[in-house]
Parts: sequence; structure tokens; C-alpha cells
Amino acid sequence: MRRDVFQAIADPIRRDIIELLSEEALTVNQVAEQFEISRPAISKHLKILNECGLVTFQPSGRERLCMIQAQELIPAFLWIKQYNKLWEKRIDSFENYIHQLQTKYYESDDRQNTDH
Amino acid sequence: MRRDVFQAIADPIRRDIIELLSEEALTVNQVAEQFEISRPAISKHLKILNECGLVTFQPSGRERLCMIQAQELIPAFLWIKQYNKLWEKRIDSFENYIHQLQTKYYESDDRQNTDH
DNA sequence: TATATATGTAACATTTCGGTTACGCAAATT
DNA sequence: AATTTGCGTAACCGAAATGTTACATATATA
Repeated sequence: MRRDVFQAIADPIRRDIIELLSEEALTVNQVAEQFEISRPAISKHLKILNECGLVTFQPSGRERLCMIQAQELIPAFLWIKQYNKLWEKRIDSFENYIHQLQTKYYESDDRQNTDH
Repeated sequence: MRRDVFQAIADPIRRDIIELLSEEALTVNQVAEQFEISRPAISKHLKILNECGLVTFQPSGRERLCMIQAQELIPAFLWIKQYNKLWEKRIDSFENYIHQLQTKYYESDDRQNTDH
């Protein structure tokens, strides 16, 4: 099955794994320790991350060191980046908006914009 | 249900819808015409995009004009962007790599890096 | 007013996802 | 040699995703 980076980063646990591994390479168990779900579940997430190239493994004895391959994020980065022209149009100050995000980001709101 | 932008853009059809709407606002039917799947399926995709704020609707008579809200991509953009330090470390020429991507991007390869 | 059109949604089927437990096996340790 | 450890995977499960068809409804048109 051909995995896709967009699908890989859609899962919040996989994003957390990426964040962890961006700090340092870790063995599978070291990754699993950071989460509440079972080790096999983490193994599956790592497999998915590996299938789209975002994580590679360096076997060392019975352990496997998991390493992030951040360059695999570039296609997703570029896809999103092409829309910055659009969002910059509507936001007077981009820097200011980012600052707002950092504080208001997770508030709930009603996005629905229609009448019925 | 609280939708999340990462999950919204995980689906290739929804990414295509975003690309379409980034060119111009379209009615629901005009969007649906561009795809092989049924109109109700497109309606659902639009609903998901609306739930995370990426698309809003402007009703006009019995039609609804779908409009992209590109600024909702910013959180995803920033999340990915934080890893550019990592990927720039390993790529001598970033510009050159992008150029390679444009030609070699979709080739299949074997990502598996282990022995067993 | 009767009909056509644009659209949402319910009901349903199928597939995929994300988790679990149980187990197997190779490598390390005792 | 026996045991422990690290890890993959199979079998299974429930929930979520993604599509379909059928139908409801409001608006536009003849």
C-alpha cells in the first residue's frame, strides 16, 4: 500500500511521534514509553511513518533506532505553502496573526456561515 | 465533531477541492462536476472542509457558493515549517531538491531500511 | 401553479483505521 | 542452556471514513 505523507501526519499520535523523534533518535520501546497506548499500536504507527519515508530504522542488536526523515515533509510543506498568497491577501499582518494563533488557536467556535 | 485541518487535507479529493476553490469560488454543483464521485459525496467533503473552517458557503438563492478560507491552513503550515531546520541540515541545496521533486516525486521506491 | 433545479441528509454497505491481546522469534543476559 | 528483552505481526474488534441511492425541501422557472 502506497502511503502518503498527508495521511501519515493526519493522526495526532503520529505527529507526536514525529515531534519526539525530531529531538533525538529513539528505540521503539523508548517511543512507546511516551504514550498511553500499547507498544504494538506504536509499532503500527511507526510502520506507517516508515512506509511514507518519514521514519527509518537502524537496527542495532535486538533494538531498532527510529530516525526522523524530515525532508519527506517537504512535499506537504510546498503544497500548503502555495496558498500563502491567498491567506496573506486577507491578513493585514501575518506576524500579528501568528501571535494571535498562539493564544486563541484552540478556542471552539462556530464556523458555519450559512442561513439554513 | 471537532474537525482538524490535518485530517481534512489528508483526503486527496479534499485537496483537489481546495485547489479548485483557490482559483475561484464555485457552487456545489460546479465543484461536483469536476469529480467522478457522486454529488452527495462531494457535499460531504465540503461539509468536512467547512467544519474545520477551510471552506465557507455564501448562499445565493438555491445555490451555495463555496469559498476557500486559506488562512485556516496556517496552523498546519507552521507545524510542518518547524522541521525545516532539520531538513535543511541534510539537503545541501534546498532549491535543487525542490527541482528534483518536480520530476521524481511520484516514482515508487522502497523505503524500508532494515534487515529483517 | 406545476415543474425543474440545487442542495442537504438519511439509510445503508464496504473499507480503513486504530486499538487490543496473544504469540513468535532473535538477541542479550543470566 | 535457560530466561529475559525488544520487537514484529496475526487475529480480532469497534468506530470512523467514504462511497452509494433514495428522498426531502426550498427556490427558480415555465
